[in-house]
Amino acid sequence: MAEGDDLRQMRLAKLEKLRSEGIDPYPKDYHRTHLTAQAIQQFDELAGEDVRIAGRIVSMRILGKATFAHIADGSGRIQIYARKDVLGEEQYDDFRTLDIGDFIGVSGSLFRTKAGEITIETKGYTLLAKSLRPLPEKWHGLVDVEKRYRQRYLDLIANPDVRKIFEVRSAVIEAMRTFMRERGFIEVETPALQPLYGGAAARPFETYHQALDRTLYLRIATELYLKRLIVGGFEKVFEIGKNFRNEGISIKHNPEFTAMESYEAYADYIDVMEMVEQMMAFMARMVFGKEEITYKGQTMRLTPPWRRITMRQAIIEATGIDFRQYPDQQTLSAKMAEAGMKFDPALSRAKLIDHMVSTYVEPKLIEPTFVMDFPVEVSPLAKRKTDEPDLVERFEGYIGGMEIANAFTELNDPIDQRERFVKQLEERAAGDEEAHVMDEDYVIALEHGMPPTGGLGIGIDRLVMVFTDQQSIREVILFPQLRTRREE
RNA sequence: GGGCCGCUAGCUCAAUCGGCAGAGCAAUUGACUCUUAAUCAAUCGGUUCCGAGUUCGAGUCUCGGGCGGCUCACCA
Repeated sequence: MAEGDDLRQMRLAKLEKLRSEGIDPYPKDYHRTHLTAQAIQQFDELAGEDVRIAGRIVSMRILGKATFAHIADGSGRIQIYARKDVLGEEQYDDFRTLDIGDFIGVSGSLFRTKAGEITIETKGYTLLAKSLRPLPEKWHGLVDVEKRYRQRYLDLIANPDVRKIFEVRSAVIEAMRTFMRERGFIEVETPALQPLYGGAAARPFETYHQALDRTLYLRIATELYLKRLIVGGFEKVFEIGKNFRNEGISIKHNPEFTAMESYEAYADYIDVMEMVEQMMAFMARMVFGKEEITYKGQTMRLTPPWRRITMRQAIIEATGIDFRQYPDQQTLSAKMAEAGMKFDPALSRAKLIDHMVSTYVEPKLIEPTFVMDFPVEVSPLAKRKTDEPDLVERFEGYIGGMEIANAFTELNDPIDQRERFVKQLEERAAGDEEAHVMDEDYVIALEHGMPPTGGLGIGIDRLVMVFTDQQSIREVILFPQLRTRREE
């Protein structure tokens, strides 16, 4: 039998003993008067007064007839001090049988120890929940990455920094909501289960609805539904929610991820750009109190205006290649090969350009930067530039080399939109599994008329990575997707 | 999916060239009424991820499998 089981057996025995003594090891509630952090903060007013706190025993030092322990709650931790001559022999002996990991409620008065630590002199305590399994080790905490993700609760108990990441994540999302609401956007919810998926280039998860006897897809984006709302007369909408993409898992990809998408009537991508830089600065201010963040050791100011560069110019700067001089796939791929670049020669011209951006441009975009004007082929939902119809009015926003925003002037010409879908279908037939499918229902919506609209998508997980200085998306998702262990 | 690396006590980690599988913390017992990585003494705790193989002998070498990390491809 493993040690863990031994320990569990011993604690189960303690549990039974408590029950036999008429003590409920899992009582219903306990009314506390203070959080541990409040008790410490308000020590000057509370010294000598009785307080009631509750939390988990995280350390214990038994010195014969006196015992010190630390109790942790959501706000922090506080030391408690229990003495035999205060509690009485019976209660004190019971106290000594408590285990690290147990939840207790403690009442007593606040004082300061010789070492200067604010402490509760325990006058009474109540067991609130018995623990049966040991907590991670106190010195090194929990470092086994797999265990940290699979049993995130242990990670949160053992590693305060991890807890902090998720507090920041919550604050970032709240700041984003506040920003959007203050700008007059209303928050909406659109279907996650969709009869047709669209709004991004990705493979979907498929599922099946029994009663309707039909295949449904988990959404890969909220885009097409949100734009139907613009058709319907809402002029500023946004949605924060999960998207699902049936693709590989990596340091930057989780199969389900959170995105914020917004659409604003009578705005174009330049307006959206202005909004994004305002939003980022606002969020940093709300979360950190300044318009600055540190990522990978570099401190960056998010204060508007951000650097703006066209994709064409960015590629010229990074590689010396001006794709406009190579108007077809053959000439461009020949030039790229000549420059010694490695790439899949079967890629279309647009995807070659995309390849150069992600390989040579993105890693250099440390300072907040907008890359503008993308090839029309990789942007089937964006409006063409009037003077350069092979490009669209689209930008991506980068911080620290990480793409955090994607936006464009929305294509509201239903004729052009239908043609773009047809083009996507051709690419799909040619083997591109991520090309869009035809969404007739969406085109019909556009045919009823959609005002000029600026749209935006922000990957919240990646944004939180930048805001919390994390290199892996798994560190900002509480329960990242992992392979399930095969049962023996 | 490909490549590289990892998996040893509940946790964090050792183990020389292939030669008795160890430490700290946790746990158990005892001492101890201001400790805080409490201290002191003693004790318990192992399918070395799983399965084969080579060998007198495998944590260590070989093969297969599982899980994880990084990386490449794809994507946000």
